[in-house]
Amino acid sequence: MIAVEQLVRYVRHSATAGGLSTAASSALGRLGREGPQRLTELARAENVSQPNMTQLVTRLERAGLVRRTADRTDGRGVLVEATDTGLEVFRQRRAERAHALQQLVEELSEPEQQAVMTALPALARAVQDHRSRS
Amino acid sequence: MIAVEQLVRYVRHSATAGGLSTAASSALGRLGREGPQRLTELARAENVSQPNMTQLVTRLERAGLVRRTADRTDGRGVLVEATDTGLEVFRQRRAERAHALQQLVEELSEPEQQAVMTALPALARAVQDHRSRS
DNA sequence: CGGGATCCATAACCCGCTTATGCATAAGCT
DNA sequence: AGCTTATGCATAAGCGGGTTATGGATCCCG
Repeated sequence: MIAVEQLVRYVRHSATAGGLSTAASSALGRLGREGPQRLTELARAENVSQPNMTQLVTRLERAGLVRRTADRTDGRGVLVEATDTGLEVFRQRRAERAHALQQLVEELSEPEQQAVMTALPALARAVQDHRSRS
Repeated sequence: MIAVEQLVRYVRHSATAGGLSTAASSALGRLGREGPQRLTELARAENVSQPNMTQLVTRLERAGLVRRTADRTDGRGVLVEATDTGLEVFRQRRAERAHALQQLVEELSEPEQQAVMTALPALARAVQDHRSRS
């Protein structure tokens, strides 16, 4: 199980390198897939606290990847929206990440590769289920 | 590949919960397996900067999990050693972590479980190789 | 209209990580 | 011995990710 620790740190590290952290990338990806969202909604979806999301959005905004707009229907609300640059950067980052992971996987034997292809999505699904239940 | 992001964040989160971060747990584990080590050596082994390791050790020391001792053979050196408490906490943490992962895995189908058992160690090995080559 | 609920921002804090410095000891060369 | 260089560690400053506690707006509803 020590293996997991190393894996996590490796992925995190290689993710940070590209200029977009895992948290930022994840949030940006969601905005890309699902369109503009309320800040609180985003925080809940990404499973982080609201203040944390406020900070993350502030950083992303400073970097020009995201935009805050007022919610016409609710004076309190803030809609967060990915900019074109943001989406572009996200796509690029995702490609880089996929490439890094592919390089890693290529060093494995054929059956091991097969196992990874099965295991990762399965684990991701389990995480998803686990979270929605708690 | 978005799956990986979620997985990483999930593991990191559940790891932090137990009071021992991944970095701390990893370092403590190494000290347990390999005995007292030089601070710089530890930093290299854990693949982080020396100042980072200094800080990490300071925190672990404050928590009573680790001890700094002078290196008799080198006046500059500092040996870092896990305390009994440290080892105990580490073992406990590892058990908890294993349990959490097991719970996750139990929700998968039999072949998926098999795939995870193959994939994780393989990936960890690939990370190891990758790192030692660069 | 008034009071509770909701949305967001701010403040203050910890951990993980970095680079840039500085200080002390070690080692090597003359 | 003495001077220089290399090594080992600590400190400082700064960023990102994360938290709880708090406060100000706005909404909604009785």
